[in-house]
This record gives sequence, structure tokens and C-alpha cells, in this order.
Amino acid sequence: MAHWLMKSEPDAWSWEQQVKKGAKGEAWSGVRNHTAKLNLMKMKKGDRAFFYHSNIGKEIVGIVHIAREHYPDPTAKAGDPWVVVDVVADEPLAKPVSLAVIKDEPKLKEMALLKYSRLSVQPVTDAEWKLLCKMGGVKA
DNA sequence: GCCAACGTTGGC
DNA sequence: GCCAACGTTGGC
Repeated sequence: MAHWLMKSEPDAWSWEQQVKKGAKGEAWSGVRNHTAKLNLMKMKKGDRAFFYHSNIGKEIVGIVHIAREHYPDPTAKAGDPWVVVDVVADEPLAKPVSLAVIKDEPKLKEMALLKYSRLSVQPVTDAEWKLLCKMGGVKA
């Protein structure tokens, strides 16, 4: 099972808002980058992803899972290639993992978060996932 | 098809 | 508020 990291500016869509949606979840809309779109299309139902607050907070705050695989983004123009997946909040990190802490951890030097800082939907390797869960105080 | 100009993202 | 990275657009 693959793991992911999804970024959102808390001003636009925060972890708290995601949690309020409960088991119903919410469409992850607004992705307008082809690399990010390809990652959305690779996601399988049940895959888990970190929820990262960009710009404000700059930390991984929670874990979500994919409740519905990709379908056309309802916020895009008809005929556009953009897609969404539905995500459901699972649990918050006991201890949010900040960007600064990630930068300080040599084992996480290769994370897409650091290498492709503008990519909003990105893969996380199994090793990175396990370590980040440990750092965040949750079970992998 | 190249490349300069411009817009957006996101860290600082 | 600034700036680097980088994707997109448009003139040639």
C-alpha cells in the first residue's frame, strides 16, 4: 500500500475542517499541476496520506486515507484534465512534525517535500512513513 | 522550437 | 514583504 503527503494552506482548507467532515470526507479539489494530478491518479482506496499545513504552521498535522479514487474535479472547467480524490481524516499526530524538524533529520533528506517544495501531492516512501509516524507519536 | 516575461507556490 | 523555484504563455 502506497503512502502520500498532501499539502494544504490552513487558510484555504485546514486539518480542523477536514476532521469536521468526519467519515463522509471531502474532495481534494484545486490541484492544477500535472505532476500532482498524476499522483492523485495513482492513489488507491485505502492508501494513507499525511496532511501537511503549508505556509502557516509548516508541519504534518494528521493522517487521512483515500476514501474514493480519482474522478473529475467538480471545480474545474468541463473538459479539463484535473481530478480529485475523496479523503477522510483518520487521526491527528500526537506531536506534529514540523518542516524544520524534517530538515534536521538526515534520513529525511531525500523527501519530495524538501526536493520538490512546490509539489502539493507527493509520494512518501515506506521508510519515511514509518519514521515520520514514530516522530509524530502514532502507529505506522 | 526557443526563450523572455509573467504568475504562482511556499519558505523565510 | 521578499525571493527562489518552476510552470505556463506568447512572441518570434
